[in-house]
Amino acid sequence: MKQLPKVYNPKEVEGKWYQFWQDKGFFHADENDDSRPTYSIVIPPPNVTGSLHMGHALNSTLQDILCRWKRMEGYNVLWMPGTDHAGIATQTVVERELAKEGKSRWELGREEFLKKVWEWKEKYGNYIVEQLKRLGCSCDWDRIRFTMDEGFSRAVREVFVSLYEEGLIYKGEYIVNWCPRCHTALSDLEVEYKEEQGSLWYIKYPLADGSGFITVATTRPETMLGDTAVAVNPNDERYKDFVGKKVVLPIVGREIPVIGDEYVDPEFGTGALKITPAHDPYDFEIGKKHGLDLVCVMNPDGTMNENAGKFKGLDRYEARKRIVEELKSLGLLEKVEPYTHSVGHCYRCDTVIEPYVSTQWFVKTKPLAEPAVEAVEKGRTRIIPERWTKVYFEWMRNIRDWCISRQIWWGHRIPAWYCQDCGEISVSREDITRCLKCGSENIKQDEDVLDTWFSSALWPFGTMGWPEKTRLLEKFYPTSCLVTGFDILFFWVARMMMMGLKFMGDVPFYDVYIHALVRDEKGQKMSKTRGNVIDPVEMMEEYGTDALRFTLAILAAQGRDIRLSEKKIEAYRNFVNKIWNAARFVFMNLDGFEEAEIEPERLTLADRWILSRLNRTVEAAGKALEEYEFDKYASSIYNFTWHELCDWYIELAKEALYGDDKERKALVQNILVHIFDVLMRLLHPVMPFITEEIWQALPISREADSIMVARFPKQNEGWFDDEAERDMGFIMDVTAAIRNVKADMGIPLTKRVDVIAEAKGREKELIEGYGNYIRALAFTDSISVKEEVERPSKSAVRVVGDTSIYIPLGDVIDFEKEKARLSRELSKVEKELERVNKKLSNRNFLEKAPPEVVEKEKAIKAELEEKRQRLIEALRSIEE
RNA sequence: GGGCGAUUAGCUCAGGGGGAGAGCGCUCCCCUCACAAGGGAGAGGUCGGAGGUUCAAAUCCUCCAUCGCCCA
Repeated sequence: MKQLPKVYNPKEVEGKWYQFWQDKGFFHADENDDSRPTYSIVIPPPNVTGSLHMGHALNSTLQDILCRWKRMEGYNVLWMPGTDHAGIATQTVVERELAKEGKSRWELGREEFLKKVWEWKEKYGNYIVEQLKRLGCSCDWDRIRFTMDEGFSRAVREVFVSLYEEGLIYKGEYIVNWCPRCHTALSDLEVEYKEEQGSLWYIKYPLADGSGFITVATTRPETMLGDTAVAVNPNDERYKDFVGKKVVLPIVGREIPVIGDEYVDPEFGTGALKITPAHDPYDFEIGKKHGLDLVCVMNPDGTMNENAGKFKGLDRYEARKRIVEELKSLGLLEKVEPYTHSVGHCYRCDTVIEPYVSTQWFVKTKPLAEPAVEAVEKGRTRIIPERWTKVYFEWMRNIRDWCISRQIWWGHRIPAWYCQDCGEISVSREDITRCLKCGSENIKQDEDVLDTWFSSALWPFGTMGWPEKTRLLEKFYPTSCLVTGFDILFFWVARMMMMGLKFMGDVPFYDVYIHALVRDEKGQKMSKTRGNVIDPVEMMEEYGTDALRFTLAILAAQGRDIRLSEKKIEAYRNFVNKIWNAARFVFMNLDGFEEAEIEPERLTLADRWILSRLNRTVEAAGKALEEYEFDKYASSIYNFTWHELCDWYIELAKEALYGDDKERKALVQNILVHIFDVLMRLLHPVMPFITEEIWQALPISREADSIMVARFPKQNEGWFDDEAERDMGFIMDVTAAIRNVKADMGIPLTKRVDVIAEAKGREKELIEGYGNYIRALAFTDSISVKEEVERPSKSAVRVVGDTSIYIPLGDVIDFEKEKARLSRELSKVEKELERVNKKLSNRNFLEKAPPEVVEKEKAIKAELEEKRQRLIEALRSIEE
């Protein structure tokens, strides 16, 4: 019989089996196999710049659990892997590299720069893929995709052009979120608002006719240089007469009108608002409405431009300082108040966003959002946990047009060409050299690239070969499930919904499982700057991959963030070790093993009990997986393995395994092997490595070469055994009571003691019938059972159910301790009785509560009274 | 300002109308022939507060408090 080494060595085992699975092609989905139902997941493509962090580890573990589980259930599983080109993020990384050599992308030029980025991608882009393999992910690596690969780019083109042709993509001059550092426009989603302590400056604008001032309040005095109006609420009594007059813009000297607009909140500041259409989104709207000029005073890098006059070239914050100083010296600064407001920051580099007027490309989202809302309303796509549907609806119903052009180089270049001769914009699926209208060769392609999320939105079908009508699409689209974090619900999930419905005519996925964020043990987000990052690769190195995966799974309760600490991983590493040692025990006791059917009629109580418990575990674990309750799936297996199999059954099995009864021994061997067979299968989705290692060593006939393609366990109704569970429960309670006496009296557990039990009926039969269990588990000597016993002197007493357990201890007994123990128990019982009696004496309860509940309370009462009686007797005999 | 979530043992969290649970930590005992990364036994909670519904509330409803998140 193959024996297992004393210590489980994850490193050896993991590499070996992952290689085996890959060599056997088990990860590969077969698009030509029509014999099995399909199951598909597309991975949320990690950024090529990335290295595996705990969020990826969680996300990927959950997906792998689902995929491995479904594969074992007989599905044709496709887990589509890939990476995202991550425009801004990747470009930033490469620019930083260049900066180390003292170069900028502008010096290199577009083409050279892109070459560098591709080089970088080839060199480092696979890093995270290797880490996913290390984590055991069973992705179909033969099909790995990249959002900038050729086929995918074709999909992006196709989508862009058809949306343009339909009028759902348009170009226009609008105010957008601009990151002065990244030097690009951003979508509304890519701006993170943070509360910041700022100031509210009150500035006096003199009326042109010299009749006084209007005071405006602003948080951004530097933009005053671009003011083209002052607005007041037309219903505001204070300012009614000012509407139509002109004010002179301080410092600049330009005359601008005072306009009336309902939008102005009379309560805010002074009730008069400076209007800077080029630098504030609301002002932009007002400006459009009133036909105001746009005066842009800044450069794309956040410095002031020529319109700022003498402030030209200054950084926006320096300009702010200078302008405030100047206003002060002019006597036009009325006052400054501290003011907390929320300020937009770039989600990539945290620079303060500048609202900026520029010409950009947009997607008209309303027509796309409607079907996406409907699909969820009708349950075509289900979001789990359910509460996220509300968030999804909220956003989708208030969706705004999506700015998709980015002024960077790394990404899908916008397929639009401008004719220098006739001014036509040609948008084309193929690269063109001539204007589509006038045929001129004097054309230039748009410099901008698309938002990375524009391409990610196509991920579920773009990866499967769209726009070709592929076999893969036909079989695996819509995908079965998407597993992702709530942080990209809008960025990604919502947009995939829109694009999937638009271009595939169906939802991209049936289920969306939204998992938690992984935080540190104090509940803080993990970040490099905080220095609280737990590196998954380090953890795999230290504790093994299975331990890390199991930890993440058991902590993945729906609707709550995960607080991870190394200690928790260590604790579940111990569980992995426990499994290993339990398996070792089995292998050490398999001499002469012959595989045989387990015949129900030959089973003992313990056998029936453990098989029933195993079945309940199979049932609970399976049900949990169906409902994406990964924590319950993991914990049900944990509890069974540790606290039923190891704590009780294996201990009891020793009698048979070490004994002379060959038939009994053979049966127990078969039960243990069976349990391990089932348990390893059950555990495999979350602990792929150790389960394969143990399962392969089991001396059983198998239906598959690998546990990963073996059948997932189903509960067998025939093995459920309520009676066995009840009876075994009683034996376990008796055992615990005896152990408790020993612990209380300072007697080593293994020191044998005699037991005299006063019991009747079923309990008497059980003690008589299963004294051997008690002997083995509680280290007793003789056990005698009678209906009535004379209490032996100098003995401890415990009451279990209706049974009194006496343990004669001679002089070892500590009567004080014994008394204290019994009194404590008595008062507990009395408290309980009080509660039950109160209930049972309540007429309303007797009349209105369901009869079975009343019966149950009555039974509890009877039991408690019996126990109380026995405790009182025990106490009395001590006092004698 | 609108919305969502959380509040249960020292810590981390399950539970979700009818006898308060787990893991970790803590205390005591034990290197017993699978496992000290282990075994045995314990201590520890008026389930955030106040109302309400109900025969019955940790659980359902309302309000409040504190913390967190999303959106404006």
